[in-house]
Amino acid sequence: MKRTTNDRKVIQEVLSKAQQPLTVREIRKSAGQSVHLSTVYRAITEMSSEGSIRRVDFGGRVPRYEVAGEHHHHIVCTTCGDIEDVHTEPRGLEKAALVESKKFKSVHAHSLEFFGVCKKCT
Amino acid sequence: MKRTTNDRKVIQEVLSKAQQPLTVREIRKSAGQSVHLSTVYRAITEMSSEGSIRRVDFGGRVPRYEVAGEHHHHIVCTTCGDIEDVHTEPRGLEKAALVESKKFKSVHAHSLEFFGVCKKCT
DNA sequence: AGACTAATTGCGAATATTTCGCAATAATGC
DNA sequence: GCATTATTGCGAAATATTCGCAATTAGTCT
Repeated sequence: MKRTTNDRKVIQEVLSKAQQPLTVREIRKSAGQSVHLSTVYRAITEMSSEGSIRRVDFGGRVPRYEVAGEHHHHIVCTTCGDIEDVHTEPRGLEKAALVESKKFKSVHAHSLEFFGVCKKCT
Repeated sequence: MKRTTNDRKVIQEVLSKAQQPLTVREIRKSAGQSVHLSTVYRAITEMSSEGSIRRVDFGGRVPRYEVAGEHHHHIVCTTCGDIEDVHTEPRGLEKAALVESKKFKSVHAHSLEFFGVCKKCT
């Protein structure tokens, strides 16, 4: 059965306290060197498939992860990389896509990310 | 000055004829072994920065590229990976995000991808 | 056409990211 | 405490991407 190990607690804690989605390397760094990189990879793989965390892609070379709380999106500063959550949710978004589609019979998820310049980056 | 080489013509052609965004490996495969992988990487890097092609992320491990024609989104089948373009465009999307944001002063782009099940995958 | 210049390519090595196998460790049930 | 077995550490693949440099070649000028 699934076990509550110290490493996983630490990793979950790191993700919970994070102000924005983290890369595997960042998670490992925050968790401390005592947590092996492989352990982080295995942990996020499990947590992802069990749904407790979500993977986010911003077009960077590496994916980021965040605790899967309320559904939301992000705005990423293309200058400094800072990230802010946004909850803007166009009504009927997925339905509209499905109506237009000719090849799909269902749409069950979507990802929406914005790119802009934050106030700190003049 | 920028040169029109054979390799680049081939790569552009491959992307133009593609029915869906391709990975670097797929581009290379279609272009033929005579085109070195480094050349593909360099070509897509240039084309991306000059804006003739766009990078697309579907949550897979590798990014995909498509010719940067009319702005649009995609629906990806989570079962077979098939991809269809969709042009659904919620009105005032970026503006809405900016209004809600506290940290950003401008939003100049967004990515929107849908995930579902296509009709072929019962 | 021939020569020249600089952009581009091929190649191999260097990085970086992620996955895997396996022995050692440790969490849970009794 | 003991047994069972999930989990971890570790190093070795596998995969993806970048880089330096010498060789090639497109574009320009004569």
